[in-house]
Amino acid sequence: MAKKQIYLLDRIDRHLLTLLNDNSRVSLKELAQHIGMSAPSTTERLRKLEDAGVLLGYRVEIDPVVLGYGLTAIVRIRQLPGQLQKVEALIREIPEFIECDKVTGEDCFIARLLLQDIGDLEPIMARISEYAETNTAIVKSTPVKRRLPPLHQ
Amino acid sequence: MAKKQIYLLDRIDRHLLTLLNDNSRVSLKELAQHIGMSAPSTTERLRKLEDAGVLLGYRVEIDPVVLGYGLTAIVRIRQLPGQLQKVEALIREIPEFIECDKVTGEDCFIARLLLQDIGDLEPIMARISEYAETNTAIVKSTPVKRRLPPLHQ
DNA sequence: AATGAAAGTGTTTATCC
DNA sequence: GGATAAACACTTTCATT
Repeated sequence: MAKKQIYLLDRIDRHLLTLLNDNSRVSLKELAQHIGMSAPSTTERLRKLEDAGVLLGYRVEIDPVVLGYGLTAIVRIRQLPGQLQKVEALIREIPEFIECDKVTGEDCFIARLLLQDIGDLEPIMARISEYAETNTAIVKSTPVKRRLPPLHQ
Repeated sequence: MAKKQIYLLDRIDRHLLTLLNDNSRVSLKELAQHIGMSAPSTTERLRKLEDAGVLLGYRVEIDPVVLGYGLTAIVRIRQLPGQLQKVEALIREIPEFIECDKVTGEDCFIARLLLQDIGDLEPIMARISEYAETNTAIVKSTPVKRRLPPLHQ
């Protein structure tokens, strides 16, 4: 399998992606004005970034706290022998797990968990603990909120 | 300080947020058609979700791999005595750290790090290691990509 | 809180450079 | 790869329920 081709961004691509990450519902006209191009050229730039797979999609950022999820936890999970599939399926099924990575090292999964309050931790973790050892850290603050990858020249 | 008021979503709010998270550049007309309302009512719904702080913004999803970041690492960081500010500042300054949470427990920070290849790990971690003990796990796969919080009734 | 219709504005297509 | 201009489509405002 050939290595995936890297897409080289120019100054305008970087500007476009940054503007869209500030507000992806911005109008094409406004985008075009900011980058100093015509609207059709701006459309064409976006199409290329999408076709190349750089721009995977346009999402929303939602505040979990306003929806009642006052706590975020980061859970490290090491499944018991033979339980990898079961643990992975559980994490997928429990919607409070909003992200999960499988990693190298002694932990096998690292997952991000939303909780309404600390009382919700135990019932959720009890479901996992049948099949895995876990380590839970509660998020106190977030010095760096999810940001874009570095967009080099 | 009073507890932040929780915003109760109805069926239409949940539908709107889901549609926007699939494609936040969708037109108001299309949004309105999907939820079975007029365009002005849809605008008003969005405005309320924004004003209530549920909808924090409209972002893009970018594929780091296509930009050359073939590796993701999750780094746990425990600063040496008196070095908390320095460690936090370093993580903020290094753009390859795309997210960082401060957590309870023996680790102090958990951060997500993008790397072009494994050779880039050492120079970045060397900068941190002057001020902290670290533990790095390489992401092998992502069973759950970042998804929306559960949107209950 | 929502609608329909008109006025205002933005987007797309076609053509050219 | 980008620009202009005309045709087309969408969004916002307003009056109404």
